Amino acid sequence: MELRQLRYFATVAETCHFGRAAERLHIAQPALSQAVRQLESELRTALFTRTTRQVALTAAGAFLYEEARRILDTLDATVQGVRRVAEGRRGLVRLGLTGSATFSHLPRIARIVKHELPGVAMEIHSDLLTPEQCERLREGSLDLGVLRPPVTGEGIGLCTIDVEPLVLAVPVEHRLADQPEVALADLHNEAFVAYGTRDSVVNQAVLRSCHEAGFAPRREHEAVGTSVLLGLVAAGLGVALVPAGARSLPLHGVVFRGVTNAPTVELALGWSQDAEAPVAASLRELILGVLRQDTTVAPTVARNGALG
Amino acid sequence: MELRQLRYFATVAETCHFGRAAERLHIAQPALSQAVRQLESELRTALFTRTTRQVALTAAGAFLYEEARRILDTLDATVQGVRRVAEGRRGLVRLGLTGSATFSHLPRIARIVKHELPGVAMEIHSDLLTPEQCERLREGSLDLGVLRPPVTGEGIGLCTIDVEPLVLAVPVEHRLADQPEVALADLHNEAFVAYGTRDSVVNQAVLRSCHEAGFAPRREHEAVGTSVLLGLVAAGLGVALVPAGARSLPLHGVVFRGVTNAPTVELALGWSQDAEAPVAASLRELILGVLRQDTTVAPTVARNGALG
DNA sequence: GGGCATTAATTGGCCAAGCTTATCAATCAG
DNA sequence: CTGATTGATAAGCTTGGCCAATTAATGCCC
Repeated sequence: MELRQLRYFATVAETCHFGRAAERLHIAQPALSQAVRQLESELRTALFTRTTRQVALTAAGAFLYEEARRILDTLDATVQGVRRVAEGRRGLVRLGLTGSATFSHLPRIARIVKHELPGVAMEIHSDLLTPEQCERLREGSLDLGVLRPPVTGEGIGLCTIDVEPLVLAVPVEHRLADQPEVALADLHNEAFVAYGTRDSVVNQAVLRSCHEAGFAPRREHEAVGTSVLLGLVAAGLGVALVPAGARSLPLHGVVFRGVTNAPTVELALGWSQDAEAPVAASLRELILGVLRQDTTVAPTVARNGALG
Repeated sequence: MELRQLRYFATVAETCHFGRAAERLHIAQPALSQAVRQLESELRTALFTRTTRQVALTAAGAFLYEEARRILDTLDATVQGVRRVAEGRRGLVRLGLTGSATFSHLPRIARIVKHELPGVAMEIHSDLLTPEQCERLREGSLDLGVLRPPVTGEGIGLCTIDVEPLVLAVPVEHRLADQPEVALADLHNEAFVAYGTRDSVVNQAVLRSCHEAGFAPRREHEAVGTSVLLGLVAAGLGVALVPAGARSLPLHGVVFRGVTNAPTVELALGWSQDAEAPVAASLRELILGVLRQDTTVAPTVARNGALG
């Protein structure tokens, strides 16, 4: 069976008139009769009862018409869908996110998707550290990643989308909670709640900054994920230096205070340079159109984020 | 776009190998390459990324494959469905029923449909008198009718499926409820609950029988439909002569008693002799195979049911 | 690094499927 | 009974799809 036959049949079924159907199809009537007969012989079933004056669907014909209509409509929709997928206006984007960006940047990205790419679905993988995201971007199990430079190795495109100063998160009852701004040196005796992984770029920035301020932070507790970390701060277990974006997660019992001459950490959008899906490309361009920073990170070169 | 292209594409998508796909399709490889390229050019989209060593689906190709698979599967199912409809093993049968047959014969018919024609749906139109059913069989809004002969006019096929004696329905507290059998003459002083329409064949049989027994029944109440009629009997409003099939509807407060030399009414299956749908024909044959009576009614001849 | 094997694309020619024009047959209206 | 309408049939032509042979590109192996 061919779609040509199905289209012809459907048109005859709609008009119940071979002549007019042929006209509508821009073919001659004998060709139409022939095609329909051929279809009937393939199905070994009469689809129409016809006299020279009257054409009517049989039960089998009526059934086929229903289905044919659905198939033809599905086909049209499919063609549209393929075009949309090819243009990156439809599909699934698997987006990786470093911990704090889940609260500060994901909402913005989601809003972009909803308004600009309504046919696009997102699959969110949050709390992924930079090396994990790179690995998965390369192997193709992620399409885009919101991560903290630097990245190592080749094949990952990168573009800075935010430069965040670190801010101090302290329990609301803490002595520093009343100060408008805090100097790093004031923290040399504080108990720190820190990110629990050596791979954490933020953690490295914190250690370096404290070292430059003349002390080594006293790490009392560790947490995986910004929300857990802030939870421990809220519980009064210590203070923490976190990217300013963490302010997007206001937690009862935690106050944020600026840090004098605060070190900064970068946030970048990363993507696989080979085999980038069209949706990923179009979402990437939209995101960068809104969030791109002047400080552009060269794609394959590993660069550390600015540290103050 | 043609199904040929879709089938070819799907096979390539499944194998990711033009050579093997061509083999599976029993065509030469160049023809396959050509067909796929043609499809791609129609869609203005690459469906595969190909080198001489590697063939892989693009995002658009993956999307198309999903849809193509569904379309092709739907098509196969449709072909099967058309065959089934043509063979009368699938479809909708609109079945008309005279009042009492709804309880006595519909269950049997429904069981036949369920076991022998699982793909067939029924649309039940009950409580239709013979003239209505004939009218609707002719105009095509019914496929089959369980009705009481005679029918008038041509074009209606008819076959007797049951010959029922009339039985007496009396309220449980009625003086006749204790007798094993009742003579018609005993009813000459009784209040009758009767079918409320002149068209009712049962009603006519009742009137004729009473007349032959030497009295005219005293009609006190009228009802449309056997269930309503029996309800009135249960309420003690009178007695009724009903086809024996009504016993299939045991109603609290009503007892049925045999009538001496009971008049009988026929029940027949009727169908339109022109433009009978395949489902209707196959169900008709099944029904008649089980229920056909020796007393066959000639199709176009109006005959009265046996009256005892 | 060079030769070999593999595989998809290209080319050219052939054949069949499908379309058109012309004609026929059947049905219905007046 | 005659003419108009309409679907089926017949015959010729054209396009498109298929095959065989060849080419080009890629990856593997020694």
